[in-house]
Amino acid sequence: MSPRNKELNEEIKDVRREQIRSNALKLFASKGLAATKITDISTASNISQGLLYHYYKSKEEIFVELLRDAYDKMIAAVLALERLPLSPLEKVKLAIEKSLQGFDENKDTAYYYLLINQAAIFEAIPDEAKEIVKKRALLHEVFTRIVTAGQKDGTFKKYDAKDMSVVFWTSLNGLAIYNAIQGAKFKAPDANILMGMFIEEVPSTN
Amino acid sequence: MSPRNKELNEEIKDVRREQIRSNALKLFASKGLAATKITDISTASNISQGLLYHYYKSKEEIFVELLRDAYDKMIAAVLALERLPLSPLEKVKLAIEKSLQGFDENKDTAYYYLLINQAAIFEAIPDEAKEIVKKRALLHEVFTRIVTAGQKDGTFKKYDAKDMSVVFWTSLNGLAIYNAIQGAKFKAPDANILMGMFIEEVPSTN
DNA sequence: GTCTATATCCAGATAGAC
DNA sequence: GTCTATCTGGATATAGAC
Repeated sequence: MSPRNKELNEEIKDVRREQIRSNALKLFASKGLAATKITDISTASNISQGLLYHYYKSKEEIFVELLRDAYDKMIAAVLALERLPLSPLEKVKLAIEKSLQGFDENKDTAYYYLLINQAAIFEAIPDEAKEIVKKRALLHEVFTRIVTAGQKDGTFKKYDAKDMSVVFWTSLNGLAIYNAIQGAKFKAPDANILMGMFIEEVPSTN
Repeated sequence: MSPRNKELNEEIKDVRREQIRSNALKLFASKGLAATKITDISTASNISQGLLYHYYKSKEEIFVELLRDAYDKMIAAVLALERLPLSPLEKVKLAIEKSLQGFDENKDTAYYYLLINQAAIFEAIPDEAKEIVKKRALLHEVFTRIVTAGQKDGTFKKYDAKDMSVVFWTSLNGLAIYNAIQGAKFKAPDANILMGMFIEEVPSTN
């Protein structure tokens, strides 16, 4: 095979894998791992079901890869947030806004949330997936640190920092799920509603 | 068959059905409809898989029956709440407390939440289940009414009432999911954290 | 009412042709 | 790289004995 063709093949391979991943993400999120058939994925990707095995060796492999992506993106985003030169209050606000916004325009964000939830809730997932799910704790830790900082500087309410971080995360999660259910009808609620859990007075922007 | 025996059989039948339902609820909640095998249910119920078909004609039938229960219970609870002779503030507070408490001691509440979510998120569910899911709107309506009343009497913040009801529901939902994930480790967070979304000042109980 | 055995079907995965 | 054909396994559902 000429170098020219080899390059082309590599490109095709990358494109195909991306096709498959993106279609599988939607399917896994909206049907679940078990209910998603390998033919669902191949059909959505406009390839034969046999060809799919040329790119992935099983349905589970695709799932695990997507789940790893989901966590990597989520963790990277949260760590980046923590490092920003902003006050804890601004960080929380930004996190809420970004999340709500992301759901609105980029459906993949919501799909990733659903995937993470699915992996966390359901027991019938590959062992590798179970390992990845353990990273979940890290997300809570980062958020607890931000909350604690906000309490130290006096802006945040003084409830148990872990509780606050839990309620915060679970609320965003709940919204992501609602978003997925609503589909195009979803309209992001005012971020200040959630902010009320953290601070006493929401500064008026008028 | 003597009337005596007929009675006994009826009783056995009821007990069995209840066994099956309760085991299926746990399994559906923790594995999902598709991943739950009929043998999982029969094994958990200590009966042969053949016998299960004596009580239910399919896996889907059990799922639909449980989902209907879940919605009926949820709607009944919310409508009862609305009718209570309490202020909107007290109603919201009670709803939060009851939910958090229910999760803690009665796992079935959390399982029902998970079932409802699963049915709402996943497309691969029986048509009958899809019909039941439409009742979801009713829950939001009731809650929006309570929020609106709380705004009229001046106790609640003045964000869009629908937004507030959405955030409220989705937050409880998120907590239910977290609860399910945490299992025995779950410790209900302070209800006042969530109350912060509704009111400016949480009255101190000290 | 309950079990074991069996028939049927469908999905996952492989093999081989182009 | 891509497809069609095929093998294999597992899960649903039924049948028939006790």
